[in-house]
Amino acid sequence: MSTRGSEEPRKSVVDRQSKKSWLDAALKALASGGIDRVRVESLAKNLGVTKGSFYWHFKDREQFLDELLNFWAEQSTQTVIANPNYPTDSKARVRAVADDIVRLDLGKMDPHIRSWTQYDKRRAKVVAKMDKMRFEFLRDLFVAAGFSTSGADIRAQSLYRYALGEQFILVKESMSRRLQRMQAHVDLLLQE
Amino acid sequence: MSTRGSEEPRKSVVDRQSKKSWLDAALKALASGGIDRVRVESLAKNLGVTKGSFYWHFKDREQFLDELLNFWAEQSTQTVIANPNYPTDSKARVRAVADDIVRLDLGKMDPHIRSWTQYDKRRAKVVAKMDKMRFEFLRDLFVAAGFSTSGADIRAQSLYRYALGEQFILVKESMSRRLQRMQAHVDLLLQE
DNA sequence: GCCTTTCCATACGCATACGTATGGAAGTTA
DNA sequence: TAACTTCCATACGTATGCGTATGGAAAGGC
Repeated sequence: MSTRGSEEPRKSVVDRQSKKSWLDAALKALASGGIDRVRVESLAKNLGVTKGSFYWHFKDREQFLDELLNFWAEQSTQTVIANPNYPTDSKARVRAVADDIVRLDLGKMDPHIRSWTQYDKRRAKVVAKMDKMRFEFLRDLFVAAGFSTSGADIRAQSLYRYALGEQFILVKESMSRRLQRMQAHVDLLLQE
Repeated sequence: MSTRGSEEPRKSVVDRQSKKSWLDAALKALASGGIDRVRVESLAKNLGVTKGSFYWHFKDREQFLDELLNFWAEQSTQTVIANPNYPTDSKARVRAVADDIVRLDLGKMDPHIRSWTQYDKRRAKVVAKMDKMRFEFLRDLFVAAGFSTSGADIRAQSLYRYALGEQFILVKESMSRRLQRMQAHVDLLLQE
């Protein structure tokens, strides 16, 4: 057995880079066709290396997929929430966030993730945690916009489901139409 | 080559039954873990037969998956739309349909379907057609409820996305809570 | 009673993919 | 420079899964 040590902090920069490159490639493969396209030898081919590298960095495919899920969760969290300079006006903030959700194609691989993890209880927990974080972020926006706890709750749930559904609908539409529709939906949510 | 004849109408009832049994098994497999669980030999094992049966009924896996997608589309269409005895009051109809969407777990395998077909243009068209049909069904409900064309449009889009998102959120919740939340959402949509 | 059609089993070849064993290159440390 | 660590290539065994070739059972037509 090699001393992989996926737990203790690694010192080699090359190692961290290489591990991340595997995960990056896996995310791309996942986005391009679901979890069954995330194959060790296929990724190796894309990266221009062999399986030897993979099995040095990771124990096996299962553990790799675990790391992949966490990797996705981290990236998603950062992109969604850690976004700066939104408007200060609370209602304008809601609109700006809604706009970003559509424009940045956030969660464009959510269907793949969810199709994959739906019947895997352990992994579903990771996604559920993501759902919770995203929702709470949206809910706080509506609270800041002056809605009651329950009012903000339902509006955030509605917006989040809208955002999710937006990614899954396969009817082709222009970005401007999608943005326009999202804003119309936010109009509905913001009226009181 | 055998005279399969998947085009001309078959006379044998056994054949139709057997074909349907393969598709039924495939739908179950699809729901239980995505398209990559729909495997010829795996399905054969579940059905208690061998691949010999499969390759008599179907040309190959690709054609089978095409039939599977159409099979899913037909079933979904019937369950969603061909539902009788809804209330006559137009707003009550909206509520009843929204209730059914949550309660019947319609589209519980939508994530699998969409993860599968997202980057397959030909198959995506089938799903897009489904989206269109479902949407128009909902839109007509809002039109009947007295909303303008554009008002009904945005509300139907909102409700459909909500319904889609509802299936994909992995946060565990009771059915009563989900129903309650859906009704709250419909409240938002129906006010004007 | 034969012949054809329908339907499926068996057996095979082949490709893909996982995981392991082993060697070796390049750098690091002593 | 010798030993050691890091990282990856090569080669192998095994499992799974697709598709085909072929045989055969069961049932109905003639």
